[in-house]
Amino acid sequence: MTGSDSKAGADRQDVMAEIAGLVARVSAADHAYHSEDAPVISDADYDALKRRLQQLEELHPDLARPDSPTRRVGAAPSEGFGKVTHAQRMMSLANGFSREDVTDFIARIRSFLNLGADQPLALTAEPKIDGLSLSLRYENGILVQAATRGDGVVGENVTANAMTIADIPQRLQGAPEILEVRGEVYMSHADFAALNASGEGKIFANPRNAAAGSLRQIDPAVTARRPLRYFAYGWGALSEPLADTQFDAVARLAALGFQTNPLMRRCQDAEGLIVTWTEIEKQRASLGYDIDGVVYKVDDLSYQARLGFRATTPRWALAHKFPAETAWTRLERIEIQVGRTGALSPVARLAPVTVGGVVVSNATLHNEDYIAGRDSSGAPIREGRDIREGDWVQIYRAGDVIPKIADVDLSRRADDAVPFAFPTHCPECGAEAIREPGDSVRRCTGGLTCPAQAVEKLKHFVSRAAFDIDGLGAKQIEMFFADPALPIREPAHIFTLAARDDAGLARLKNREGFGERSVEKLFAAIEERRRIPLARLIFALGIRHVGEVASATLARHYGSWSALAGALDRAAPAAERHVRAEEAVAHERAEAAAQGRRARLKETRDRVWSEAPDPGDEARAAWADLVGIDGIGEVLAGSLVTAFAQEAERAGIDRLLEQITPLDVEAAPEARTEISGKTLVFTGTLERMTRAEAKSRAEAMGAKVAGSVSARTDLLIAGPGAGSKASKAAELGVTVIDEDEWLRIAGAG
DNA sequence: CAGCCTCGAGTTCC
DNA sequence: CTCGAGGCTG
Repeated sequence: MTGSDSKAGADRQDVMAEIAGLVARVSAADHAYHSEDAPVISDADYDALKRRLQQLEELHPDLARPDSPTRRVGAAPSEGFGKVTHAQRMMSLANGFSREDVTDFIARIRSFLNLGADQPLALTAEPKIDGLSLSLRYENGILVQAATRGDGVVGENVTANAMTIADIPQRLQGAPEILEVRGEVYMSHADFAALNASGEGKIFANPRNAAAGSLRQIDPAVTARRPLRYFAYGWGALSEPLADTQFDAVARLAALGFQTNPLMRRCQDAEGLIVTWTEIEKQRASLGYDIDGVVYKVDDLSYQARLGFRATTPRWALAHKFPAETAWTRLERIEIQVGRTGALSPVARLAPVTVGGVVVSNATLHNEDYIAGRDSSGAPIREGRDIREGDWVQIYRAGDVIPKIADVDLSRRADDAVPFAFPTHCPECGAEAIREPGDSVRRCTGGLTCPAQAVEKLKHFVSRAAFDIDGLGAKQIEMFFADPALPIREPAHIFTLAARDDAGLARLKNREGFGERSVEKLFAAIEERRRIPLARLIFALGIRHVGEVASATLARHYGSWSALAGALDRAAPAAERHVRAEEAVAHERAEAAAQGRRARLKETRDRVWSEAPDPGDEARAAWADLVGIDGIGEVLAGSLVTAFAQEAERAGIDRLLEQITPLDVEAAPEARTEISGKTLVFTGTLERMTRAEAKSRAEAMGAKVAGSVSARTDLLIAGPGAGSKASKAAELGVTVIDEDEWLRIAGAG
């Protein structure tokens, strides 16, 4: 035995020992993670161990052990890019399409800021580049991270790729310590044509897709060869302000070395914006890159700060879009889809046609009124022209995404074309499809016995904001739903799947698209979700009107599943009376409209109310507590309580609850500002701030703003001219402050 | 009771 | 992304 052989032998010993150790540690971590114990090591440590194990096994395949956890859970990597939580949310923009939208925008801002007619309001206008937004984070002048927008909160880390783009500086001179630059990655028309002609990679439909595809390359070397460009137009987190105005801040970005759009202008009013919009539109074809509108922003940054944000958009900006591109094609036929709530939605199947660089073959038709050429109030749309199978129709992509039908060419309509007969029965289950008075959609009455509704509800159950089970998406749900041997027909079945597949994976793993590893992975993902946050569970149930936000509100209010279910059960008798009254009112309203007389709503409600049996004090209290929650109204509450009281629905929920453990909501975090968690009321005239602004400010600081003073009010802000509210506050001993004091509090936040 | 704003539901294509 | 409906304010 030579020296080198013995050394190799010793190395093999070491590798074997290391592999054995890694297998043991990873297996233990897997077990702790998937059973109900707390994980024993961090995700990062786990990944490192597993990667090391994989590496060794690849280098020494003969030493790989049959019981290695890498065999069970699959090779896993290449999940794409890492996730990045934006230091400051990347918002989208409100859209405008008409001159009126622009004047409304200006008027809304003026009234929010309480500006007099003589006070100027400057705005910037710049082309809206049709690319993808990218946030660049610089720390002490060094580019440290580039992230895509994603959902606005969490994006993808594409730093290595961004570093290959020539327009993106990697070092900045004289920049703030922390600087997040926001801008758009795009590809010019010329570069796009050359890229497609070169035959490198696939053929892209349009420059935007080409830019997106190029930026999201796993290998930065590929991105480097793609001719990507970047315009900077804004910023996120900052350690110090860039300037006092939008215009100067963008100029500062240019001075730091960024490309900024040369067509940016400063305007003084709506008229100026529209003139700029018209000029930019004229140049659209000759710019050499795609734009889809003009973005307006309030110039004064202190105004921007006062205006703040709505749910997903800043109040101080508007994207004024150019008219959408359109194309004519033939409508082959109209099909009906059944949604999770039973809604029958008509979809147009089209002869494929290119609109705005994308081939479109389907378009939404909304509902039966839309096909007939009416909106929900009965007013004509498309001048009342209906849509028939075989018609020639004009397609556009609303907001550049959703294909819709703008118009119908009657001159090309076949003589034997007949108006579309909207089905009165569900095409999936045959149950009657009813349109409730006042409703615009027709709904299948089959409930959970309708396979389409059942499968759509299941898809909702596993969706992102609900149970979010890895490896169990819409496709898999369809497959399992139809499976005769191992079916998933209701949520509880998901959690009994592994137990039912007792032939040792025999049935599942041999199926197309399912290997042993993916089955193991799926079962592990399901196990992981047996413990589920209460809000997700409520949302997952798919009760009408109960979406993500309402679910979170309910979870916060009740804290635990037992508290919620108990309250809903107690409220049931009271809810019944409300639901019945609301039904009668909707019916009366529709009938009155049809007969052209005034609806007697109050009378109708009172009549049903007095005829219904008294639900009792306990039920009344539970109901009052439910509808007293901020954001929970009677319709939502009625839908919720009714769902829980329905036998079949409740039985399904109970079967699910045998399989899972809802996690209680933890107590809210410590208050951060002196008014967080408090209820405020404004009264009288505020002189330096409008009501809307004060409200938005208070809410941003964690307070709730109510309309009237009650025992639950913590603070009354009274301006001059305060009347009954101030006296009531005095009566109740509520603290009253004036506007100066309010400004101090608001300023402090 | 009208007029905001936000949420929920449904939809398409990459 | 859009539409319609729900919820809340003035």
